[in-house]
Amino acid sequence: MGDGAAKSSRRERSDAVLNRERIVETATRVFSAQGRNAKLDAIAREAGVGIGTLYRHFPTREALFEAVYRHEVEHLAELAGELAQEADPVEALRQWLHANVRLMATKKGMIEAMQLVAYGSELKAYSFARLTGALTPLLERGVAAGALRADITAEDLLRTLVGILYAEAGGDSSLRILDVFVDGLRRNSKAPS
Amino acid sequence: MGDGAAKSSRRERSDAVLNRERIVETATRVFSAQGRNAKLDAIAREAGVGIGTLYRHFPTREALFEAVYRHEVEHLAELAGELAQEADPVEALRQWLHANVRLMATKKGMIEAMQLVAYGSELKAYSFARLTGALTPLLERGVAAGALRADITAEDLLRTLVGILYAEAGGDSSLRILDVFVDGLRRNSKAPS
DNA sequence: TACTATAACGGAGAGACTCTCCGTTTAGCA
DNA sequence: TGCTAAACGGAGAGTCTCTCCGTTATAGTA
Repeated sequence: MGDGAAKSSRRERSDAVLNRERIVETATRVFSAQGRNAKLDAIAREAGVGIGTLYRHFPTREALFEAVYRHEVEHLAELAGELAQEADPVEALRQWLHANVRLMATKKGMIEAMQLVAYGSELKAYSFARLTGALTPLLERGVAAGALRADITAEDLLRTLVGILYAEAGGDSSLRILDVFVDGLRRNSKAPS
Repeated sequence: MGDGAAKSSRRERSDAVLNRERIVETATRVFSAQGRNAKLDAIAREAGVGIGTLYRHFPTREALFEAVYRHEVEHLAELAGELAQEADPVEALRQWLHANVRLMATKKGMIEAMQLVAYGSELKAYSFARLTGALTPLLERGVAAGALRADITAEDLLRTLVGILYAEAGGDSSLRILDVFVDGLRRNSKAPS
């Protein structure tokens, strides 16, 4: 799971690190805009590196997808961490969920690329675990504050989110549905079962 | 949505129909085995047609995916129809659900191809409607016979199925989970809520 | 700072795959 | 049986992928 290599003795060269980051960032942008078939040499050019460099870091197109995917997951996990500072815990949760929707909406072309890497891979399990881990504190804070019901786990929430995103795939309706769902999570909502 | 064209006056040529069918069948097999990157000229060769013929019928790789997809959906819908003859309605339902799992398991390589066409397209809505329509009689028969609870719709069932397939993606565990679910659908199961 | 060993860079070019174009063939109709 | 529109096939041009290796830059050392 580690990215930066420490193959033998010498420290990894700084330009290598820089180039890898540049490539991933550029790839994120380009795939979002043009979809999974974006030309790799165009990405290399736009990132200001040679095509050889791109291929050394990411031997296959899929490897590049995967890097981009991890990057996005990391981003969402960090966001969850930041939102834990937010005053209102329910609002924090809502914002995080919305951020997920927005990510999907903004990066339309990326979804098709994502689905491919994610399918059946170890990566899917990893991302799920990573996001679950990031989400749990957010939930627990709400529960501790008495603002959220206690019988919903991060797993449940994440699965629901995926379901909504999958079914809807864009449009504000996802946001509305999520808001309804969040309202349902409030402790003072109608008692279930 | 129509496949066979009736562009102007003359009837569609029989060899055209035959070739189109042959191509879709071959493509189904090849994509299943080799995944979405299978070479199109190999498919043409194996189907016994020229590459030009393949491209006339399916101008893009995606068009071919889509044809294969519709083909599979049709297959499942027909199967539901046949199973409506089955004596035990609950068993019929169970068999249909299992057929879905088996389809996914057998055609591993196809799933990645499918996901691509399905995403956000009119096709997704169409398949959902088609399968819902095919599934509803199966359910209603069970309800009418007093063997199935009445508060689950075909939509609910299909969504659950998709969820299970998505989360698991192969292995017997999907089958086991489905069986549990089907047991839950029986009228004589523990009363809910 | 200067030097050396080594890792990373860049891009030309070979190879693979896609897709079009058009001369040839064939099915439908009278 | 002959005519015509439609379909066929595949050569070849164009595009994209990916490797290979001479060149360049960095980390470590004296």
